Amino acid sequence: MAPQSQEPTPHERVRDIIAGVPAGRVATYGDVAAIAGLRSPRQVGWILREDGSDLPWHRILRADGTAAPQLRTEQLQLLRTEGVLAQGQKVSLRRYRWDPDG
DNA sequence: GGTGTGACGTCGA
DNA sequence: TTCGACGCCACAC
Repeated sequence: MAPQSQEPTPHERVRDIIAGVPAGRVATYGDVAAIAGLRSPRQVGWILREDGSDLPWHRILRADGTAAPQLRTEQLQLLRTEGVLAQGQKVSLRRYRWDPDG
């Protein structure tokens, strides 16, 4: 048996994880998916698209530091206000990547 | 019920 | 380094 009522759904975990990313830091879809227990990072994108309006979605980037074309402009603009500067259309994950362990 | 789509990741050339 | 193709899972129609 699996008493799901004792555990948050992956959907809620994703929201909680993203909400826990501090300003000035960024995370990747793959990281969020792994922490949330999801098997596919696409689910993170899907959740954000449907229910991410009240989350710091701009702190979530692809594995290479880029964002989706239709969001890239606003994404980088919001990050810039938090002190995250991008080189062209790519953010230096090595510099801004959020480490949940530290 | 099956099909198409998507805010992704990884591998090979 | 860049590009294309495939895999992956949940949701809308």
